This record gives sequence, C-alpha cells and structure tokens, in this order.
Amino acid sequence: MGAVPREQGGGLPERLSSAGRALAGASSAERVADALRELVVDGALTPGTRLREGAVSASLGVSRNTLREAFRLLTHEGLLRHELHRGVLVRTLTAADVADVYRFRRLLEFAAVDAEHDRVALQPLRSAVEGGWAAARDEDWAGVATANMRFHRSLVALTRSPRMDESMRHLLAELRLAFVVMTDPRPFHEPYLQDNERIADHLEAGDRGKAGRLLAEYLERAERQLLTAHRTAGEPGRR
Amino acid sequence: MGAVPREQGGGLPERLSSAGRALAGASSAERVADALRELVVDGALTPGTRLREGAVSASLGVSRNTLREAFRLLTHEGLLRHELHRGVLVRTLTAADVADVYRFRRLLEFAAVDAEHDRVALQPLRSAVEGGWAAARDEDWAGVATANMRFHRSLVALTRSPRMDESMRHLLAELRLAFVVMTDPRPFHEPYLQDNERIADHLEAGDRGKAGRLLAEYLERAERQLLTAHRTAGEPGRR
DNA sequence: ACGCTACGAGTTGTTCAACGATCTGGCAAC
DNA sequence: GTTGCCAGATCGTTGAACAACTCGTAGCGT
Repeated sequence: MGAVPREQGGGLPERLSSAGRALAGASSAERVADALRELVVDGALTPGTRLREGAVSASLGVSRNTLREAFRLLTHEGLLRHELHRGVLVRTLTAADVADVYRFRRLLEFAAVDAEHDRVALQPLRSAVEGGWAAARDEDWAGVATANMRFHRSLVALTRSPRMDESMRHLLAELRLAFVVMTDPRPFHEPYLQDNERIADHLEAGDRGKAGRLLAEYLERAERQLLTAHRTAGEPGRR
Repeated sequence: MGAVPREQGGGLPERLSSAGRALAGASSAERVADALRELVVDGALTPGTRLREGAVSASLGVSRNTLREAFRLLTHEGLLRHELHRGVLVRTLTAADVADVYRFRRLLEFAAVDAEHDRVALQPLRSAVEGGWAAARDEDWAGVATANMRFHRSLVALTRSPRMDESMRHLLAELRLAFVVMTDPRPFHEPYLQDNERIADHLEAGDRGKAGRLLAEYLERAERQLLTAHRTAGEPGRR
C-alpha cells in the first residue's frame, strides 16, 4: 500500500500526499486527521466549509468509516463541528470563543510561570525561540506562528501536568482557526519573537515576576489584535 | 420520565435498559457511550477490565463500527484506554493522575471563586447542596458523590467559560475512576456536604477569601484521602 | 532442562456495499 | 406569500469480509 492509491480530480489530493507522510504507528484515521488538520490550519479549508463524507472519503482514498473516525478526532480537537444528520463543517470561532481561549490561556500560562522548573526544562523554550527567528529569516510567517505556539506550549509544559499540557494543545489548535482570517500575518506574529525571547530570559534568570508581567502584556496585546482582525473579517458570516 | 419508550427485541437491554435512557437527538454511539459510562462509574466494570469488541457489541446489540465510535468517545473522555491492535480497557488511574487532577482542579476552582457572579448564578450550587443532603438522608452515597461533583462543576460554571467547564467535566469523569476503589464511600463523601454548604454561604455573602480558604482545605483533604485509599487498594495492579 | 522459532487461534484495523432515517430544496396548492 | 408535500442527497448504522497484529504454545535445536 503506497501513499494514496487513487487520486481522482478533486483538487486536493496532491496536497494530501505531502501532508499524509508516513506516521508509523498511527492508525489510518489518525493519518487522515493529520492531513485534514493541515488543510484547515493552512487555510485551504476555510471556516464554515462543509465536508461531505462521500466526497472527502473518495478524494482521500479511505473508507467512510475511517473518515468518520478522523472526523470525530478533529471534532474533539475543536477544529470541526459535527451536527447530527447534517455532517461536519470547519468550525468558525466567534469573538466570544477567542476571548474564552485567551482567558484559559492566562490561567494555564501564569500557572506555568509560577511552577518550579530547572534550567534544563527551559530548553524547549529556547529551541522554540530559535525556530521562530529562523522562520522569520525565511519570511515564513506560518512557521513563525508555529514556533510561537510551540513556545507557549512548552511554557505550559513546565507545569509537568499532562492534563494542563493537553488543554493547552487544544486551545492552540483552536486558535489556528482564528489565525486563518488574518490577512497579513507578519505584523501579527513578528513582534512576539522578541517577547518570547525576553520571557525565556527572565525565566532563566529566575525572575518570575518580570516574566509574568511580560506574558500578561503579550496575551493582552495578542488577544486584542486577534479580536479586531476577527471582527472585521468574520462578522458577515455568523454561527 | 418513567418508562422507556423503546422496547425492540434485540437481546441487549437487560443491564442497559436502566442505563440506556432514550436520549432523543443522540446518536447510537452516544447512547452506547452513556451506557458504558454508567457501567464504569457504577463499578460494574472495574479498572483494567478489557473490553473485547465482539463480545461487547453483541451484548449491547450494536454493530462493531458503532461500538468503536462509542469507545473513541469514552477514550477521549479519559474513561477508557486504547492500545493499538490490543483494544480498549477501563482506565486505571495512578497516584500521579489523581495528583494531577487535583492540581488542575485547584486552578479551575480558584479561578471560579475569583470570578464575578451574581446571586442567581449561585442557584445551581444551592441545588447541588440540597441534592447532597437528600441523598445522604437516603444513605445513597453514590448519590452524595454525584451531588458533590455537581456542586464543584457548578462552581466552575461561575466562570462562564465553556472551555473551563468542559475541562472540569473531564476531570470529574476521571475522578470517578478513582472513586470506584473506595471501599467505604460514606466517610469519604459525607463530610463534604457541610463544606459545600459553607462555601456556598460565603460566596453568597460575597466573601471570596473565606470561600477560597475553605475550598483549599476541602481539596487538600479530599486529595490526601483519595491518594491513601488509592495507594492501599491500587498498588498491586500497576499501569 | 532451557531458550528460540514458528505456528495458529483470537482480536483488532479497515474496507465495502447496502438500507433506513433525516435533511434540503423545489414544486404545487391554497 | 405561505404552507404542505415530494424527491434527491446525505448521514447513521449495519453486517460481512479480509488484512494486520498480538499472544500463547508446541516444536525444535542445543
């Protein structure tokens, strides 16, 4: 079984083959979920798009049952929305959703700043910052966004709480839905490179107060920016 | 809701008929998940029990595919554990899991105490307290436990954050797995009736400090009690 | 007696085709 | 213009089938 046996004209399959890299040890449903997730966060599937089981399963070369498991995966992740007897569609975040996500983020990230951590635990933060600068050098703003998320997820990982980590993962996945409406990602993501680096500096120096204050500023600014961008772009379509 | 309107001869419903209330508007998979969840939290399926698809789907009268969707539902809820090519089994919590759950609970419940709330928002708390007393009068300790959970979930609902509420729901579902190892539920659940009522009192009086302090004491005590009970009962079987 | 290999039974992973249930959109009647 | 109804499209669920995998065990060599 190679990658995709069939590829009929749907327009999407080419991008899927690249997305569906061989995740060994993962089930088919998980691979399909990975592929769909990529399409969503890349903006190929915009919020509100309806995904018909027949068409998608055919174009991805998997059975409807497997596709349904992938749908359920992504629904629980918050990327898709499932309506009984009506199918699944790409979720669209409301302003209230964005605000709620940031509220939850504050809770988790402040807890992380307050958590005990040794020097080596900060390594992933540094790595994320590095990745961010590298992506910025290449003008790869999607990459900058990814690195930024990795930074904040690594931050929450300092709590060493699997459940908080998992929640953060969900929140960031949802946020990607909000990012796709950003028409100009550069001014949104670029300034945070500097912020992240300084937060990491303060943490390394053991100055939780300063780190927390910077983090608060960052969250405040990012939320406001996202909300205004969202309001201008997302108002016409409700739901 | 007295009788159940459904009564098709499928051979399943003996044990389920009580559990499988006809949730109109729910899919079969969701109903099956409800039934299984009930079996788990009632202790009929103890942690570590392996659930073979063939046997369970036959005894519940649904197809394997539908059962698998139910399994996935409960796996994401944390009640079941899925191992590739080995099937699902009832999850068993480790001491670390219990500690993690309580850590997360602290975060959420303290945030709830600090949240703005009006008088009417406290109504569900009062109702949960009432339900707890009523169940205690009937010596229904499982009912007391349920009321206690409803109290704390209602507490988190004060945040009016759908995501925090959802997280709390997950945490409490997992905690039920820890409860099933409690051999003597009465001394564990009964004292908290008083605590909950006093927390509600303080909240109503607007004294968040006192409410928070009581809550902290409660969480501390409950966690310690659960951990010791868990250690004595759950050590032999690891994983 | 011991350890390794290979085999086979049992279980899970995935696909397929089919049918009933439900939703959607358009047409006709009022 | 509203209402009721019908037909097509889509989802929900089933049952069977086969491939892939796990695990216990019998057989083999040393």
